[in-house]
Amino acid sequence: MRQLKTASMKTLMEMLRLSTWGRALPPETLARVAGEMTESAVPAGGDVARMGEPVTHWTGVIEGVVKMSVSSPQGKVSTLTGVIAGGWFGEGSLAKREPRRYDVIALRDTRVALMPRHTFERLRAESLSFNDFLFQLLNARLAHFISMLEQDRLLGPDERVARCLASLFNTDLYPLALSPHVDLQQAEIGLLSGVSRQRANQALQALQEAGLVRLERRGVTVLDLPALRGYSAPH
DNA sequence: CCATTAAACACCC
DNA sequence: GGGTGTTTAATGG
Repeated sequence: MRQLKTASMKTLMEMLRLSTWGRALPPETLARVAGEMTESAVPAGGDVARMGEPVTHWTGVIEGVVKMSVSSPQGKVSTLTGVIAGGWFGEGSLAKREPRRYDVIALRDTRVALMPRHTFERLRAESLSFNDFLFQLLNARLAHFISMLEQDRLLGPDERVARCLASLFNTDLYPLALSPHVDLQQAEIGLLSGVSRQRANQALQALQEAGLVRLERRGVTVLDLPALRGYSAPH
């Protein structure tokens, strides 16, 4: 993982200004925080973090997509969830001072923002709004995982893909999702939904047929988010 | 049986 | 060439 000095500060700063917690901080506090953070560029397929490593930073995705996965000793890989631009992760392991519980891998060329532990802990000690944000984030993540477990057990592939797409518009997890366009390949949507690429393609076509999304060369545009959230496949 | 998937295929920007 | 759509053979519930 290549470490960059805060040279491309502009985009990192942009991301902080757009983030829910960054907006709530006084400008001088945010400026100090930004000065303590670094940015890292990870090529597609590269590791952002590995399971078992000590957690030294809280991490935000500036650009790109990462997936969190675990693997069995036999080498089987299970994707837990993905994080798109605007999302933050690692606060749990950071707070618990435990090794990273999963692998974090870039699905494409990705840039992440890294907040050192001491900065994270200072914010927690000094800023009520930052703690409020973390509480919201943890709550949203818990709801997200419970929802995914439920979907995995109760829903078919078309519905899982629909819910997965809809979850990308969860503003607690991804405050940057302002446009209805999802910049993910069908293979990536498959990974995050837990279905194969061609099954994801089939599901997306069914959703397009139902008028909920429009398929594009690179990505999907959501036309009816509420309907996507509640989609149930005809059978 | 039926659905899913991995692999391989042909389009097409 | 990479992403998308489709077919085929194998697999498993």
